[in-house]
Amino acid sequence: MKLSDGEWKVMQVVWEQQEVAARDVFDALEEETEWAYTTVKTMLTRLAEKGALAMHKRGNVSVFKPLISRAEARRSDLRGLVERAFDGAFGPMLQFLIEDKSLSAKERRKLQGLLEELEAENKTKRKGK
Amino acid sequence: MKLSDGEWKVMQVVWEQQEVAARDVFDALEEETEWAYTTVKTMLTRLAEKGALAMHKRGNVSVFKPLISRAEARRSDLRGLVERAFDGAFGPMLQFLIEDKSLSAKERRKLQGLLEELEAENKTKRKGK
DNA sequence: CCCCAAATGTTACAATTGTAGTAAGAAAGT
DNA sequence: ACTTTCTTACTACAATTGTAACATTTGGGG
Repeated sequence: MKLSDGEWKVMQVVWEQQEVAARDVFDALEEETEWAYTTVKTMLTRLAEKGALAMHKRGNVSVFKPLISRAEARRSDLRGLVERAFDGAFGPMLQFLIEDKSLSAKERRKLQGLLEELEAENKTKRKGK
Repeated sequence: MKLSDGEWKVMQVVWEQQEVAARDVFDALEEETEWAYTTVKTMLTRLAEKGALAMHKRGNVSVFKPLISRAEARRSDLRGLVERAFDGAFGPMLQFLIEDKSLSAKERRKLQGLLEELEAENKTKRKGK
């Protein structure tokens, strides 16, 4: 499932709220975007056509629910990136992440911390090996 | 600079060879894709219009050279992903990477290895702290 | 019961992307 | 020089995406 930038924005709201009407999404995105209400409506409809959302009527209002999870969407987007930009393997991407100067010190520290946590965790798990 | 899937394929070849004619790209992608020669030509022209490639004539042949580096392209694609799918921060993405079940055992091991390397490296660097 | 604000469904239109055909000019074999 | 083969420049056309207007329906306030 491939989501466009706009679709991601909508989906983020849907995942937050789990069950939304166009109005909810519109409200949630009002700060972030300049979209007209009908624009939101269009995106929702398209997402439903795509199979990313389930749509059903509650009275005359269309209610949408996610059919794909955020994790799935993240996975496939990540896969896409890795495939097109990093020779299809995570290795090169991680290498890049770690080496690249574009990571801020803070981000680098975060990665650092995460890795340390992981280290610790693994040591524990491996204890009785 | 935003590159589409097809554009990435072309750029990968250009980065490999540093200086290419349409024919070179066509040849390089023959296995991977089914593109017609003219399709390659179109992509190259578009990439030049976009400012991703420099084009100049050698005789009647157009020669293309990268104007953006692979690292830059990777960076911005990665940034894009992080922004649309991971709340704009690397942390969540790395977290996801490490936790997600979709990583194969092999990939996980690779990540593991990379992290261990990094650990070692940092210990060395931090020696006299 | 009537009107209005809100929601819907339909339609639109430009930009980007994927994919390529065609015409015309240049190069190269013979 | 003449024909075949490249290469280019130009044009095309469908799908997707961003962005929305418009017409119609309808639930809710009075």
